[in-house]
Amino acid sequence: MKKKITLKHIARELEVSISTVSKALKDSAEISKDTKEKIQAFAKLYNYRPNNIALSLKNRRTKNIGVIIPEIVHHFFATVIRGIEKYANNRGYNVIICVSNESFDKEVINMEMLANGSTDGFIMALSAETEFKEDFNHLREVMEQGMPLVLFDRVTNEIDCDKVVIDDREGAYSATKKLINNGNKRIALFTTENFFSVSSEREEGYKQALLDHNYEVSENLILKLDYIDMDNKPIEDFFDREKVDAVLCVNETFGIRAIRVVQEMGLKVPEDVSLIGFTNGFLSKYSYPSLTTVDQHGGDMGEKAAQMLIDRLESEDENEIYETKVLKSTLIERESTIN
Amino acid sequence: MKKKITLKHIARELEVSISTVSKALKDSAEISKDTKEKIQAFAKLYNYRPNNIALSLKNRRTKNIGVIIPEIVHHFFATVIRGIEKYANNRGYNVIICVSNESFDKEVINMEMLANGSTDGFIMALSAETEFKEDFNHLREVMEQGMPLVLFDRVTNEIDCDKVVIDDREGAYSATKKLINNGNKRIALFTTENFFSVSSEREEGYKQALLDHNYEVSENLILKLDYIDMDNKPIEDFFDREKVDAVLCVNETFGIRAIRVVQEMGLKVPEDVSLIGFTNGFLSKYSYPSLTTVDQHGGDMGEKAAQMLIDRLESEDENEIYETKVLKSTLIERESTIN
DNA sequence: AGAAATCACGAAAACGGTTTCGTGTTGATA
DNA sequence: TATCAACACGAAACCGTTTTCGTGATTTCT
Repeated sequence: MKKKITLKHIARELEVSISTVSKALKDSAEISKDTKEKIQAFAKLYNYRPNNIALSLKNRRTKNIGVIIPEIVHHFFATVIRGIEKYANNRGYNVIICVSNESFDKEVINMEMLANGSTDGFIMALSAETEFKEDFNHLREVMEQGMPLVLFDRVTNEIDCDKVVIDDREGAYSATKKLINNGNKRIALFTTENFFSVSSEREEGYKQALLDHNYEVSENLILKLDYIDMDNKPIEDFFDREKVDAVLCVNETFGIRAIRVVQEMGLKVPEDVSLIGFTNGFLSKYSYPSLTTVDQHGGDMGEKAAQMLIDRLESEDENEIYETKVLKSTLIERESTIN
Repeated sequence: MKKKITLKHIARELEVSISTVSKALKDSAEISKDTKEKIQAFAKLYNYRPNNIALSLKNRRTKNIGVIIPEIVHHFFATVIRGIEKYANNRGYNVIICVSNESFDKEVINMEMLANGSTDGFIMALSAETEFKEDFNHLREVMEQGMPLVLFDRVTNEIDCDKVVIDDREGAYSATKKLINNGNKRIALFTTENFFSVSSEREEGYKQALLDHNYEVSENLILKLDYIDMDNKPIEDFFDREKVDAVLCVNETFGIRAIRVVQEMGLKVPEDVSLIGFTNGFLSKYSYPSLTTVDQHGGDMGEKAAQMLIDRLESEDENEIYETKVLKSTLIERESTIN
């Protein structure tokens, strides 16, 4: 087994000091041309690479960024990670990912774990439980320790830090408006419990669009679905109970499930019922009919979050002014709405 | 800004030596009860946590495991990661994820980056380009440095290391057999280029099943699709050219796209054409009709890979005997095949 | 009382780098 | 020829831990 070579090995072998080796490899002017060439050649031959851990300890920066997301088997979060990865790698950072699995405790544990030296900063979306409990002390702690934090998508006003979100309200507003313009009369909303910041924003947008177009806002048309339970019964009951000709869904799966229920009731999409979802994932794209959806631009969001974090990490002065970047969502029109 | 507290701080504050603090916090018998209590109380008060980087340097182990996957916006790989995460976290390891984006160069760069101290070992699935080029020197290098490597799904015989795969051949065999038993006569295969280890395995299984049941194997019934290009034209052309009553697809998207094309041709699934895919993802589950599919058990695969890696990391003796764990795939019957 | 054992703690090395500062040797200058 | 830069390199501190070993003080034993 070929152990990794260190400065010490090179120094011993070439009978110079460790400092000389270190300087030679950095092409320091302090070292003579001959010595430098000798050392560099040797290092190259043995494929010397500095040990990241030692560098981290010395420099007090890891060049790692910690990402904590609620779930990874999820199109939107996966695209965000891809965006983060892409941007961070370009700027020489590694990405350490932890999954909170929507659990407050796991979020806290992961955060503490990473905060003890493993990363220079955090990018995260809050877990469902954290949004529900509204307990953000772990976020405050890392910020007090001087570790920058960027929240995305699932954010909170309680914490003053950089944030990246899409215009959830506006996205829901335009989607609803689209349905209205298409002539739909009774437009329902399928959403989750309100403790999700994004859901309540989207609900606001939906309601506002209705109001602005003199539609009545009825709580009867708002169906709150469990975000875990996959049973379609509540959806079927809803369609039995309420006669609607359009539904805005706050995510992709609700949209797909709604399509399915509508079809099973013998109704046609979009002729009888139009549907719009959120998250432009594979499901929306490949479903039959394909689902009109509000694209959240996860990749851009990830890139932007990474940029904000790294900029802050690398800026000299501590800027106490935090920014919230709002990305514009895009309505992707497909077959579940009338063109 | 509250900087992280170190042993040195505690030592200075309590006017003892760093060694005493360290020992006290480990409840060493060397230190008197009084001193220990004092130090422990102080550490608790200031929420002392040892610096992971320093520990890594000292112990020469990071408790990180590096995962390199070709793509993260991908149901199967995401489930594998979830499995790895779950298992690794339980055993006190962090997971560092890098995405090769199907590129050989990025795979190499990521690997070198992580190998210089960031991780104790690797779990990876080969990028498409790596499988195509058949250049595995980067894998050999990390192994020579004593870093354990576990390959999953996209593996190679060229490298002697632990592996986790599903019985791709067997999975394709049973799926094909299922179609045969259902009475289908002309069974096509939609696959990718052969350099993907999994695709060629699945092709073998498909052919073997046909042969074993006295079906003719015809290359005309095997359609090789590009794994990037999303254009359905080749599929349409195929159905125009060949009359088939069943298709086995080596992944989920091929399956979904095939359903779509079949439907657009005015044919019925599964009455006119039966379809089976691979990867039990959301698409299969939510498509209409839902897709019968071979479940690859990504989560189990991830857990198993993590277990193999960590076991090796923590075992005393260097065991030179490597294991290939073959997980059993499961056929999930849905609406795209006749029950 | 003197020797031995025990106790409680500190000094120092080590992990693998970077960096500041000191120093011996050389060559140029007055 | 004496003085002084410039040069080329090494020693040592430092990042935050752990751990071995040494040591002064107290206790125990003879």
